[in-house]
Amino acid sequence: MTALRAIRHSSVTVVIPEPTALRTLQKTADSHSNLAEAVADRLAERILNGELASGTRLPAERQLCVDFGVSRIVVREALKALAERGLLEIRPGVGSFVTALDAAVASRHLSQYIQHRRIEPEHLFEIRRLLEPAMAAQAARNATPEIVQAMQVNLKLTQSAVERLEDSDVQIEAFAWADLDFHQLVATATGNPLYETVLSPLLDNLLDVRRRGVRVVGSARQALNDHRRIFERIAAGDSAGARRAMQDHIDAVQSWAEASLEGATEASDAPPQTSS
Amino acid sequence: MTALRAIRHSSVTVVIPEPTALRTLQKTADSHSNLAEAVADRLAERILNGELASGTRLPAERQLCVDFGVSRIVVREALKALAERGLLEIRPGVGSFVTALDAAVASRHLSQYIQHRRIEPEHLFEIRRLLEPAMAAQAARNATPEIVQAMQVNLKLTQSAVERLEDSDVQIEAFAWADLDFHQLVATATGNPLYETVLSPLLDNLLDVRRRGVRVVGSARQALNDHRRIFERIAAGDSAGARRAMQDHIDAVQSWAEASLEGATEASDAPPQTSS
DNA sequence: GGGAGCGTGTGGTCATACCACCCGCTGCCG
DNA sequence: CGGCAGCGGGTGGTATGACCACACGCTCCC
Repeated sequence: MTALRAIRHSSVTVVIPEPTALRTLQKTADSHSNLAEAVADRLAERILNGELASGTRLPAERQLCVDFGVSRIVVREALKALAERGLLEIRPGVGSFVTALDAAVASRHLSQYIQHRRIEPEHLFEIRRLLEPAMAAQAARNATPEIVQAMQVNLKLTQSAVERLEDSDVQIEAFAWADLDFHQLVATATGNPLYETVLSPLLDNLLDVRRRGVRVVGSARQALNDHRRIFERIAAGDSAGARRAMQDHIDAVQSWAEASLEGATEASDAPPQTSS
Repeated sequence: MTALRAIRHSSVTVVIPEPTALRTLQKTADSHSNLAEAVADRLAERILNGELASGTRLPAERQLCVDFGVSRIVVREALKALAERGLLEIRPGVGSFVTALDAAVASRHLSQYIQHRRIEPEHLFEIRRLLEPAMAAQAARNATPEIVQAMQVNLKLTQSAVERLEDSDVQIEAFAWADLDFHQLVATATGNPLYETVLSPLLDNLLDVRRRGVRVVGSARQALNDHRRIFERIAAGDSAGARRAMQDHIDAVQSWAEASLEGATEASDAPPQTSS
């Protein structure tokens, strides 16, 4: 019964002071129709304004119940909603932890939406052709040493994946991810975080394309070379050169993608099945 | 197969045949750790592949329980998750209804993310200047009569809002929305659905800017004129002209935005908190 | 000293009950 | 005869209390 047992633990834990007045507040100030949403918003606010830093562990569900003065159902739905938003991660048997917001998670829904709409590859490349060369050009102007280093690391990873492509499908996967990562890094290098944000949902829909491209056309090595050329121009601060290099790369990728699609014209009944 | 009990009811309702084997399936085929997610995925799949059309009403929660062979908790969490994804709308006391996927809802999380990151207006306009003129140019090439008509309607709405701006804040709101809608329509007019998708989360973060712009700088009438000019070029199929018109418009908007920001230097209540 | 085992805490699930609300039906009343 | 008040069943929203499976730390035995 000594509930006040000191909360040891290495991981950061927090106290959520709450005078149980939530149920009352809802009627007065809050505009939400249901409690769960209200609780979720309360927590979201504290997470977003930094009060609950990333990595922090939330109180247990049963504790949050008494903190907010609501039932566990409500708390669970609130946590679930926040997890869905990418604000926290729920680890069964352990607890709920605040996660760092990142563009990839935030754009998950949008990615799914794009995927569902079954965008024509042509449309995808059209917008990439508009965005990415411009991004590369700006990256050449603004890239920081840290980003340059990150890109070097990425190129090394890509290379090792390319060299062992025949070993297993795992390497194909590694290559596809590293490939997309490179483009994401270029976006980051621009210094304008919105580029990252905008590009992310688009790239998410390219994983399949890359996988097929590698398998059917064997374009991995060529892609690595393209990336290297882009990287060099960016690292050298050659804006125009970076733009051109990226343009050429995207043209090449598109032609590979088209080739790989032609090579796989059958299997239209159930090709995807990309459950992870 | 006896579960095929016909469901009456006037409103569109569906039967969810399910041999209660979900709990078993989870152990075998499904990779999900929790039932709610499994149920959500089952439903999401049926919604996304069109089996459950938009507007359809799902069986009651208590019915879904027996359909899936799980408790109401699980069903509720699944529905809640789907609602969060924008796949359905839960109306208390009535039921859950499948909603049409739309880019705006799908990009909600991304919009929130952008908002939280407190993007510099400069960054926002940088990417708009890259995207929107190109979009306008393509819209001039691809606009369908329907879109042209929709844009005309939009311009009328904008005009009526502009003429009554002094009447109330409601009109300011109406103008701001119509303004953003116009830009969205240009994206739609390109014929490439990805433009809409990409632009949507960006525009969401412009509402405040527009509101301030109208109040502080009184730029509404000028914006309307700009929009008219852009519309004319698009309707005339003048690609280069549309691009130029949009370019000018965005330049103007940016200068208004900067002016309105200078005029409102109060903003000391919420310190930046920009993590990078 | 190290590994097996136990105990406690956590999220995951269940069953049941009650509430507030929406809506269609019914029947009273004008 | 027509309109509207009232009732009742259905629906989602919430509360409770009870288990379960699992993770983790601690202890105890080898």
